[in-house]
Amino acid sequence: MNAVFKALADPTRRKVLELLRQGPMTAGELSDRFPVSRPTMSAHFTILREAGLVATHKDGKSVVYRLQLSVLEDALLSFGQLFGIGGTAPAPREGSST
Amino acid sequence: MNAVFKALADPTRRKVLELLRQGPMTAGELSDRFPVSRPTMSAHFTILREAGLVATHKDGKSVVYRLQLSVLEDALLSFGQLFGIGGTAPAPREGSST
DNA sequence: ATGATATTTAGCTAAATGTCTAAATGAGTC
DNA sequence: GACTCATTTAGACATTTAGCTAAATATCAT
Repeated sequence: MNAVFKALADPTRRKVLELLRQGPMTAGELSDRFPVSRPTMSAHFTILREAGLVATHKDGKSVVYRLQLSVLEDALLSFGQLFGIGGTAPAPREGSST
Repeated sequence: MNAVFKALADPTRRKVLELLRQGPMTAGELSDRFPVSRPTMSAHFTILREAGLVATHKDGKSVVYRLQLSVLEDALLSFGQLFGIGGTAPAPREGSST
């Protein structure tokens, strides 16, 4: 949980998550959307990955990043619930098991 | 919004907000719950106040901190809504606003 | 005015963070 | 194998952060 909030503290990383919401993207595609170097973006990706907010797989030469929505959801909802925020109607989100 | 997420990145500060959920407390009462010095706590309070997450008033010798639930709520819900998380049921909230 | 209590400000250190360039690694292609 | 493209690692640097102690400020009581 701490790692998630640490990861969310940086605007670049929050933006990465937003972009990924529309579907998986390669490291390069993501990097092209930001005014910082690729190594810098790579460091941000590492932090997001270690927080569990994104997952990766290789596709040929590229590394594809994909949003782990359930992790973001868990963190936001469970923290919010400590304050009675939003917890009443848990969204029946995209295909998880159950 | 960035200030709110920055403020939430530290576990001490998140815990302060949780304690404040049960009602207003003085700086000293809050500090007594944490294993760090009062000046350090004071710095955390400043960050929370600048993010708008807490408000203060003086009461005699003491400074009373109170949670600004609506600010936390706005940040969490509006960020969550970018991802379709939880946002469908808008806060049916209790008392204190503004 | 003095003294006691509560909190913040000042000044410092050590560690973490975000950024860069240059070099290394991995994966296809010729 | 050698080349090229995509990404990450290494190393350096500046800034920010969280923590401390000591001192300043503010309020109340005597």
